[in-house]
Amino acid sequence: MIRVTLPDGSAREVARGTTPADIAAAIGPGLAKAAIAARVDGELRDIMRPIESDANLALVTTRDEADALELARHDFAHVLAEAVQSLFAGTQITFGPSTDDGFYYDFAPPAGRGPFVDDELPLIEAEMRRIIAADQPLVREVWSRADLITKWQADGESFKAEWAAELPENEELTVYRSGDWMDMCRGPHLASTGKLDPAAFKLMRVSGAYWRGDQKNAQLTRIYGTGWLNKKQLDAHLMRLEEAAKRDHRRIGQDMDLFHLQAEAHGSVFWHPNGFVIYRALEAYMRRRLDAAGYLEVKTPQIMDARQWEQSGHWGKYRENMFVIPDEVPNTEDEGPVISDKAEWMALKPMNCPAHVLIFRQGIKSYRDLPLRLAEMGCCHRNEPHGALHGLMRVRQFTQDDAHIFCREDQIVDEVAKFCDLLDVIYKDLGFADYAIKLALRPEKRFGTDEMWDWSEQSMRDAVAATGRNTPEWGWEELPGEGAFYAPKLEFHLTDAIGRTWQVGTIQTDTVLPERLDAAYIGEDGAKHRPIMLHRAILGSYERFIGILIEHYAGRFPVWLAPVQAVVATIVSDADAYGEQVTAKLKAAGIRVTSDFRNEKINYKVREHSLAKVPHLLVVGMREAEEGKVAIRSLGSDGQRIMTLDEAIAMLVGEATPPDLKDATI
RNA sequence: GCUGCUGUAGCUCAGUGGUAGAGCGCGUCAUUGGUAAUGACGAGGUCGGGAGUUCAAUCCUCCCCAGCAGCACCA
Repeated sequence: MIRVTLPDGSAREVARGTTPADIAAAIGPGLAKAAIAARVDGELRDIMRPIESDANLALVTTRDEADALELARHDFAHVLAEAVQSLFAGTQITFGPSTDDGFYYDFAPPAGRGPFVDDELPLIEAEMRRIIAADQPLVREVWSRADLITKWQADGESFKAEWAAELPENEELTVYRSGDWMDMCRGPHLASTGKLDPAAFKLMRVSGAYWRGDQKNAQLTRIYGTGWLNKKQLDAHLMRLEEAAKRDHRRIGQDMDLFHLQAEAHGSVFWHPNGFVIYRALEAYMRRRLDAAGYLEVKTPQIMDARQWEQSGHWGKYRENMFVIPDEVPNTEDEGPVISDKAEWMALKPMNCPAHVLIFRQGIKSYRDLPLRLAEMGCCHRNEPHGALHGLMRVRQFTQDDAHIFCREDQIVDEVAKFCDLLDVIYKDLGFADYAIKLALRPEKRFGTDEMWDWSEQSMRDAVAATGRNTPEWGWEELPGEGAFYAPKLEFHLTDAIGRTWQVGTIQTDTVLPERLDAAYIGEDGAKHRPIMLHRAILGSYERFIGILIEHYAGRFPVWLAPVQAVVATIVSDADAYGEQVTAKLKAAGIRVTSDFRNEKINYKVREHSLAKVPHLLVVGMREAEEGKVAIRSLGSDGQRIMTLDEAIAMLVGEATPPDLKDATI
C-alpha cells in the first residue's frame, strides 16, 4: 500500500499502481468526470498513469485552465500529426509542442511532393475531427532506447530515430499510442482524443522551419494551429487577432497618411508630413528630457573607413550586416566596371558607438569629466536579411535614441539607477505603465575574456539590485546567451494596450570597446585609466518606437503627438469667415489645426475626421458665429460641448502641451 | 537568406487565353445641409518587371523584384 495525500491534507491508503483516475472515482463521480490529469508531487501527469509510491496528489480539471490548455494543445499537436500521417503516407513526423495560443507540428513531407500548402489545411482539419470523434485512448508506454530506435528506423522515421538516439542517457523514453499510431513524447496527455473539443481548434497556416532550428539542417513544413478548451475561447482568440490586425501600424500608417515604404528603397521609411509631425514631437520631447538629464548631444559621420570598423571589431563580427561602399570615384565610361577591384572600402555606420569613442578621445579627459554622457539621434544602416524586414518594426535605415556614458567603475551603479529613473518617466509619459526588466547574458560569439564578462554581468546585477528592480514585480529574469557581442544587456520590455511586449530600452556595460579604441582618462592618481562605456537607448529606434506607439494607441494619439490636433468644420458656408477666425486663433496658439470648409454636410465631415482619428472637431455654424463659441466634438465621445473660443483654446493648449512641459517642477 | 502564399485604378477587391470591372477616393455641376456617408455626371489602369509558349497572354510556363505569414537572423 502507498499513501496519497490530497490538497486538503487528507490522506488515503491505496494499492501501489492505483491511478489518479481511480482516486478521483473514489472521491466522487463528479470529480471523476471533470478530472483530466493529475499533479503528482507537483509534476503534471496522465490521469491513467499509475502512482508507484507515496505522493502528494492534486487532480487537474478543466477549471485549472493553464494546465488544461497545455494538455489540450499538446494533444491537438499529436492529433494533427496523426491526421497528416494518415492522409499523406510517407510523411515523417518530427516534433510538435504547444505554444502560447495553440500548437504546431513540423513534418518532413513524403519524398516526391513539396511542402503542405494552405489549401490542404481544411482536409487535415477534417481528419483531425474524425480522430477526435473516434475518441481513441492515448496510452503511455515506456520503451528501451534500442527497441525504439529500431522501431523508428523500421517505420522510416529517420528524424525520430536520430532524436531517440540523442536523448540523455538517464531519460526514460516514452511513447504515446493513439490507436495504431504512435509518437515519442514525454507527455503528459489527456486520457483520450475525445477529451478535445473538435470545435475548439483551427489550423492557421503552414510555414517552413528547420530541423532543430538550424538553418544548415533539412527544411521541414510546420503546420500551425490555435487550440482552446471550447469554441467560445477559440472565437475570442480569433477576435483578438482581428483586433490586433486593425491596429497594424502598416494599415494605420496608410489610412492616416503617416508614411510609406516602397520597393525602390525597401527597408527605409518615407515619412509623410503627418507621420513626421509625430516623429518631430517625439524627438523634441526626447531632446528636452536628455538635456535635463545631463546628456550632451553630438552628431557623427555616416560613413567611415573600413580600417576604423576593423579596429572597433565591427568588420570582423558584424560585417554581414553592414553596407560596404567603395572609396573610389566611380568609372563614368560605358566600358569597364563602375568600381575597380582596387577600391578601398568604407561602410555606412551600423552603430554610433565607435564614433562616440572617437569624440571622447579628442583632447585629454580627466576623471573630473566623468561621467560624460554623449547622446546622438544616430541614423544607422544595417543590411538586414530581406525576410526580416517588417513595416517600421524592422528596417534597414533607422535612427536610434542612442547615448554612451563614459564613466568610472564606481559610477556604474549610480548611472544605471539614473538611467532607470529617466526611462521610467519617459515610458509613463508615452503611455506605457507596464514594463519588465531582463538581463541578457554573454552570447557564444563574443569579445573579451570570461573574467571581463563575469565582472560586467555582475556589475549589472548589482546596479539593478541597487534600484530595487530585481524582483518578480518588475518581471526580472536573466536570459542566458542573449547579450550583445561586446556586453551584457539590461533590457526593458514594454507591455502595450493589448498585452503584447516589445523590447525597446537597453543599457549595456562595455569594457571591450574602450580597450580596442584606446579610450583613456587621467585619474586622481595622475595615471591613465580605461573608462567604462555604458551603451544605452530608451526608445530603441524612432521608426520602430513610432510603430509601437501607433499600435498601442491604435492611431488615436494623445493630443500632443497627434498629427492634426483639431479640425474646424463649418456647417454652412456663411460660417466660413468665422471658421477662418477660429482656425487662425488656434494656429496662433500653436495648435496643429486644419479647416474643412468643403461643400459637404456636417455628418459627412464628422464621419471623415472621426475616421481620421482627429482628437477634436470644432464645429461652427451660424449660432456659434453669432455667439463667439465653438461646438467641440472629441474623438471617442458622441456628445458635443459648447464653449467660448477662449475656453476651447485653453483646453486644447493644455492637452497639446507635451507631458514634460506640463509639470514645471521637473 | 529559407518555405508557402500574394502582386489588377490612389485605397479595398472582383474578373477573363481575344488588350478590363465594382465600391470608396478624386474632378465638375447641383445642393447651404446642425454632429458618423446628399445627388448626378466624369476622369483615372503597359493587370509588379523580364523572357517564353500561342494566331493571340493580365490569365499558361520560367526567371527576377517586392509584399504577407512563419523559420533563421535581430549586432
